[in-house]
Amino acid sequence: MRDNLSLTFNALADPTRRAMLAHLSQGETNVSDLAKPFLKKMSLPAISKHLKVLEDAGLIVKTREAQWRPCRINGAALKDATDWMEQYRIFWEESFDRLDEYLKTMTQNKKINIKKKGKKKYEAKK
Amino acid sequence: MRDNLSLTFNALADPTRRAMLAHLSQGETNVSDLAKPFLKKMSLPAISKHLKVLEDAGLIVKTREAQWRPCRINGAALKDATDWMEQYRIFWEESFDRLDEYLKTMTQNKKINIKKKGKKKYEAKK
DNA sequence: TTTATATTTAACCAATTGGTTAATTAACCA
DNA sequence: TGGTTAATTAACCAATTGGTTAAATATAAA
Repeated sequence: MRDNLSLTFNALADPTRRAMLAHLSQGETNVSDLAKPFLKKMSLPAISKHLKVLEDAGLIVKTREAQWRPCRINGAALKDATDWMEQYRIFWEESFDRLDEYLKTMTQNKKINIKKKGKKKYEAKK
Repeated sequence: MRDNLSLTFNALADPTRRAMLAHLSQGETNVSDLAKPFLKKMSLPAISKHLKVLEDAGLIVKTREAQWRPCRINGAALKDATDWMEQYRIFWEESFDRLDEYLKTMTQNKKINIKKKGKKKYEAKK
């Protein structure tokens, strides 16, 4: 799973990491501050690993200030993921009629295609 | 990873599965048709597992037609994921000035907060 | 120099993932 | 019935993930 989009979606596929992003949406914070809500559930090294996943995905940027590591959200990765999803917008918006029309023009109608191509030993009875 | 959002993002975190969704965005198709572009790379059972991940995440719906299993995209799950991302839109849109203003009003300014709360044995020299 | 705080790294482990091949199920046709 | 196509399930395996505890690193304070 090496491509950026996969790294981003994978990073988002964990409630702890999404909660960290939610926390960071309130502004920059350091690691131990981010960790606080989770320390009953998991250790600091576990937190550190989650942050690394977010950082490797480009979802956050970690900087240095004395012994602290302030983190902040990096919007670009989230934008890329959202842009990818936008191409499917028609599947949850618009009317069903329009979706149907869209799918028909997309493929010149698959069923006609199958009938024309032949080599159909089996066909759904229906 | 049991919540819906995690299932959805996890399903999207794989290029094979995203390619399958892209194929399905052209219209309903059965499993072997979906599998065709990947059969040089992996076996049919592998495809079957990927489709199960997509199905469990609610991203696709699989139906029955004779011995075939036509699949189609289910928009709802994608909408939920997109809706979640929308809350971060300000991090990649708008001006930096507006983001800065947003973060300041979000937290009444964290740095002032730290100074007031005290118990600061250590402080970044800066 | 020693001590304290903040964070990461190392080493380890159990569970999950993503693939395999072989067997099985389901539906249809001759 | 027996044969063919479509797809899933079973059993297995190596690599990855997500956690642990203990040790190490970085910076500042006393």
